[in-house]
Amino acid sequence: MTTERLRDLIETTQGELPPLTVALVQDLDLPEHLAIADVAALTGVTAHTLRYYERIGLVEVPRDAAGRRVYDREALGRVVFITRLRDSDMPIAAIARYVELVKQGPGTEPERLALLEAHRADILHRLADLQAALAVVDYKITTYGGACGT
Amino acid sequence: MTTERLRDLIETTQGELPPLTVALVQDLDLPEHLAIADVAALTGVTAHTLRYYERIGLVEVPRDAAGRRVYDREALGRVVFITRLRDSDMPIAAIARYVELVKQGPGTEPERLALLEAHRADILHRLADLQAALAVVDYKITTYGGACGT
DNA sequence: GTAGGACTTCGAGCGCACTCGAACACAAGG
DNA sequence: CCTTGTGTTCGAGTGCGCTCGAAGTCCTAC
Repeated sequence: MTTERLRDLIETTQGELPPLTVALVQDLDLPEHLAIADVAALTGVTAHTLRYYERIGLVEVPRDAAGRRVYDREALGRVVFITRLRDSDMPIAAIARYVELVKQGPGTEPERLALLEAHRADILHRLADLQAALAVVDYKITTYGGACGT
Repeated sequence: MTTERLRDLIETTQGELPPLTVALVQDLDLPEHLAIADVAALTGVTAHTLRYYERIGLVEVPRDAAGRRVYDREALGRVVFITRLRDSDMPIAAIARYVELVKQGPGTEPERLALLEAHRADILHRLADLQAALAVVDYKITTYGGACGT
């Protein structure tokens, strides 16, 4: 049963799962076939949300004879990729667009690149916002409980 | 009319308004009394949203004889403070809690500080997420249009 | 053979943060 | 005086990203 091997894997790498990277997924000697619960445990994305992602076309997941989802390496990689983008607030619609372009195959690279670069700009903007907010919060913390309108 | 002076001010500082800081608001020789449209123009927050913020208790705004909102320096500073926190994704509920504590006056400093430090931790977490996403996006951009599951 | 648990689909519901529209009030300029 | 513009309140609507529950299927262990 794949779940057991996974449990072990999660135990041994305990606490270290959040920084699960796309590359890591490739290297890690994970079982080739994962049940939805395993993917949920690995990625921190709920099974409900994983089904939702599939429903809206972000990822295609093969099934076994009984119709159950079987996540292979590719599907898992895709899920991790999606969560990284979501962590940076990339809208679902943009991710869907990107995935759509990949599905269309070659020739769509320019638009993919444009999408990524637009998102890269967004990320840089968000980083600046966060730095600014951090400065404000730090200032408040050092002046300790001052009025909030200053 | 205050709006005219403001228009000038916005014109002269054109393009430079987004980085409007809390401190800047103090220094800038802004009119002491601003109409809601002026605050909207200065902060980039819509009048609708400004009214919403007041409705839910994030900011108190004095009125003129006719019942119109008159933003003084304090109210403006508060709005800017709020937008900084919102830019860093601090939930409205947390901001409301903080504002509530300030309104309650002295003795609430410890909880205010705790709130700020919790939010500071959130910001650092978000920064890390963004850096991770940036790495993924940059990798994709350099490898230019590769599959999205890798 | 039967109880339990993990899975399936489907559609509806939720929480957040706005966002909007309707209907009305008032102030200043021509 | 009348129009135009800017404001007011109120309550309802929107969009996003999940999140949940119901009802059913299927494998596994006892």
